[in-house]
Amino acid sequence: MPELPEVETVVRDLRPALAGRLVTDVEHGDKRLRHPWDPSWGEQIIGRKIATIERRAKWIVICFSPAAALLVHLGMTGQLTVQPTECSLADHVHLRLQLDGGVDLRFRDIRRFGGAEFLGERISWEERLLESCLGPEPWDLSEGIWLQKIQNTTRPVKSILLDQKTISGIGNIYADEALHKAGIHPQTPGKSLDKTAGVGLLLSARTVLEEAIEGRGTTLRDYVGGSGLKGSHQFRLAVYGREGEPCTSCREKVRRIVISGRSSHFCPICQPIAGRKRGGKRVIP
DNA sequence: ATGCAGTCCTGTAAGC
DNA sequence: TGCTTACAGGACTGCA
Repeated sequence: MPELPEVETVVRDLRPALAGRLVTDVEHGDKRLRHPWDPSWGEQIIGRKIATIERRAKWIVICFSPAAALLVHLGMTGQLTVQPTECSLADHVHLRLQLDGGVDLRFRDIRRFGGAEFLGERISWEERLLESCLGPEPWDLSEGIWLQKIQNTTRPVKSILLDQKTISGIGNIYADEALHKAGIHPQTPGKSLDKTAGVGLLLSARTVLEEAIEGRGTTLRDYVGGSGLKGSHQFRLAVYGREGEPCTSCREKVRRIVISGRSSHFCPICQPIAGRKRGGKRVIP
């Protein structure tokens, strides 16, 4: 399930493979994705060159010349890869951009939670994402504004981390990992976090995402980078998907509960319920 | 205004 | 063996 680190890996892989290439043909399947595909978009994309590939939170932005952009969201199972044009199409490929040089950019998405939206000259991709109220990424969110946001609500802190309007780029895996690193129970109400805990959580989120980017993201099932390679960060997860296994810090069994319909993994020793603070985590080599 | 539950979707795995 | 059921969750909608 691609979150910010996985999307960043895809974008880093795609850049050298796509920059400067001319789009010679566009094909779209008939299955409905997150955004319905306007039949006129293909014709509008053909003849443009790919200028740059950007990333904003979990969105991939393919910027064309002359100016226009294709916004892509990978959803749960989306894959955006570059392949030789002659390669046979896999199942669930919904969008195919044929490029000069004999390569394709293909969007494949089994569960179809992802999708692509073409933006012409009318609106820039920055404006489009601003319009959808996408919040800042953890590095661009000031400690002051973050504290103000979390201390103003009783929502469980896990839900706040997943709220893309408040802080963007974090999904279920890295929310659990950030809370574990910060030693905060996922059900803690936002307003119960003091300044130290709140700032600690923001810093933990940044660190967890940075480490995952270094590991080319987390591959649990479907995720692959832009070159088709899997990530490696799944081997470094402390709590996510490890229910019943020992905590990497204290060996207590990792628990799983459901918060706003999402699995939440945590260590009951390292992440006590709000109010009770511990010292540093016990680290067992 | 806020926060929660329901919805979409399909492959996988567990249970009978 | 073959069927049914539960589960995974990002982002959106609708309701309380």
